[in-house]
Amino acid sequence: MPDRNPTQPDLLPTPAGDGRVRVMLTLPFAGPLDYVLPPRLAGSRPGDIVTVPLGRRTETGVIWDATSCLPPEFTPPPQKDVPTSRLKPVAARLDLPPLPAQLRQFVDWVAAYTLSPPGMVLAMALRANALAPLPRPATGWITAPIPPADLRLTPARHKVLDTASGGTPLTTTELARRAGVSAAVIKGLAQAGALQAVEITPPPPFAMPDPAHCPPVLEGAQATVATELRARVAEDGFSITLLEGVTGSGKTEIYMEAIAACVAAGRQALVLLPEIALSAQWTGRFDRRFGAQPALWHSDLGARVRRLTWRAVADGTARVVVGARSALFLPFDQLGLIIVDEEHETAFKQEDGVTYHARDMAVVRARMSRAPVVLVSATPSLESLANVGAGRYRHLKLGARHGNASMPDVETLDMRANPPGRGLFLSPVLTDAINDAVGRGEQAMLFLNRRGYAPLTLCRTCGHRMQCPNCTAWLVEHRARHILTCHHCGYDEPIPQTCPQCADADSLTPIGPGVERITEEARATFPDARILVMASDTLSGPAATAAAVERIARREVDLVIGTQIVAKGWHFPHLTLVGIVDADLGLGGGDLRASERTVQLLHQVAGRAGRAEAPGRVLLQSYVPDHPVMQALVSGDFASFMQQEAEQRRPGFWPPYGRLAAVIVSAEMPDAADMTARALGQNAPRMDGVQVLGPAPAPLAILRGRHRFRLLLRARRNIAVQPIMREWLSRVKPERGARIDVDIDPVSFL
DNA sequence: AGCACGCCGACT
DNA sequence: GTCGGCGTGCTC
Repeated sequence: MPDRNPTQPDLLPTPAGDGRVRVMLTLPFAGPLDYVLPPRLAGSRPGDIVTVPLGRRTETGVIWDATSCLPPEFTPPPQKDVPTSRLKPVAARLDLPPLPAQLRQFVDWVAAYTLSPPGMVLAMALRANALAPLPRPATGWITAPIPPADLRLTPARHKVLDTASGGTPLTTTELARRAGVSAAVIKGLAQAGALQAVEITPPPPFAMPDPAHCPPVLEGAQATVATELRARVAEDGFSITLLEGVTGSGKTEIYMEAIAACVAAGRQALVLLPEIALSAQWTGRFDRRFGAQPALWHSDLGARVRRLTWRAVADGTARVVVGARSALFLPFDQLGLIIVDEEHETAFKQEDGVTYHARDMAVVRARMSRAPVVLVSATPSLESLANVGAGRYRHLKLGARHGNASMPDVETLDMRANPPGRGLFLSPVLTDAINDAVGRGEQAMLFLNRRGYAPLTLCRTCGHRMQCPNCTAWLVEHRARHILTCHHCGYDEPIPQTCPQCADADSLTPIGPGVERITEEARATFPDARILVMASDTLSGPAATAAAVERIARREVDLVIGTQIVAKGWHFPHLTLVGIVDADLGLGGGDLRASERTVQLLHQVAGRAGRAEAPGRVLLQSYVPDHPVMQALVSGDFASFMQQEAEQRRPGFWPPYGRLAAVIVSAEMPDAADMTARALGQNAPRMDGVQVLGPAPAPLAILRGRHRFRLLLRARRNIAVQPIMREWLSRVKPERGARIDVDIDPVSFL
């Protein structure tokens, strides 16, 4: 047997004496391809980033480990060997830091767990033109120390020399802009010797955090929890902790103490946030605590920052990285702590490409790095609570809100007893409450998790519903943009004047509310209120979102109307009233986690109210006020609610007491999808503790023009689903044009 | 993922 | 008679 010691794969010698190496390419192959190392590249080791010939092109890849460290049931079947004589040589080694062994192991693990080609997982680690050489530093201009004696001074030249005399070098464009002249003037001055070229090395977008910069004063439970977390970091080994604390209990401040301990110990910390929109407020808090900006990582970073950050993570100069789920694949070499904030958020589940759950993979990454991981939430997922119950996770709890602030008072508003006016969606009880709050100079918020004006457009004459031509979904009216659009595929069309089916004029009627329609109603009901809408399509990015939050904090707004973007951890000090327009919205659809998710989302929204001294009030508009979800929100007793949820899932071995793998079959031709799905059904594994449900048409039966069927494999928790899935899928050949996608641990059942 | 090879329709 | 459609299969 080859050496399988996973702790020091970097120290393994280059495999075999024949110079064979395995190279993982960022392509959807089953595994690495074999190459030979030419003598001039002798000494190349696993992790080195190389280019290799493939067919008639050149591809970039990573020298992979000779042996896998994965448990046997995860290891994909071995590939047939290509004889050494037929191998092509590695073309070149790139001048980049090698991919750490921990990251290679992590890539292998994620690929095996998600049943994805490892090269596609590697692609996430190399994504980012992170590999392109760093751009040359820009050239800037300063005034020459000895100005030429014979310089002809024109007014334009004078302005340029004045502007450039500041000491900090400016680029040609910047200097021309500030001096109000064209670039030609600068070129002339440079030629005359009056300006001197210097290299501008832009400062890195992050700095060394100082753990002693501004430590908070912590008392009671906060101090105890911080001490616990610091102890986990000091252990210098793998551990999992669930940090549960109500909104406003100071979770962020407290886990920043763990980050401080990690940085002080000379190791790197990674903080995962479900959404980058949150990062602006987060980095502000970080800056106040550590006197420095953390490194940011998310999908719309600029190319330069991206390259700088990737390298800084690899060489250890980036000590703290805050990012979206893709930050898990950064080349950390001294990872000492991972924080997953808002761990219950489904945004951590990546649904396209490689489908993985960043919260779960963070736990795996931490184990491989022998580092502690801390999962943080006010409303932990049932999975995490079950892991606490089973003794797999430690549990730290923060009960009270920080300072004098108390938890908001949550009430249901029975819409059957207090119906809104005809064509309206806000109950008089709610509008009165808003008037009162705004009248007192406080802020109110309306929450509705639905963008646009109306989710359905119906013909009053013939009953025709406006549908997406590519998806089994209604078109959502966006009145401001004068369109009907599909939220699944992006299709849009102008709002028709006549019904496309019966040609009746002016018969199309919007049914149901979206935030736009609620805004219209609010403008009519509260004509004097200053209203701000927060939805992903009204806020163009993190900067716009931060600006909106800032306006709210400065009391430039009386009424905030928003979709789930307002549910994030924003701090709104003057907000005292939250109205949930449709508390029942998330409960339909027969989704396994519908209740859990609704409680988490609505609690999060409710947590926006009453954070400062003024007490908060939350009104839940509901037609089912006795529903356990509403009762849990009113009582605030989530532990009991989650306990009940757990008991419902336990007998059927539903997660977290069992494992799920979804199989989605899709094809443009309905028959191809149907036949492939049926073949999968006929070949379904038959064994103890494993059950296959389906095939059935997917709830989204057509998506982007593809017909879809679903199957669901459910297994007891002690059964690894990957080998079963691998075997199952290998026995079914998809029909022409059909595709089979696998989603391990699905969260969405569409 | 590319990029070739390969086997059937409308053109110079 | 060829140019070219994209279906299938391979890349160490």
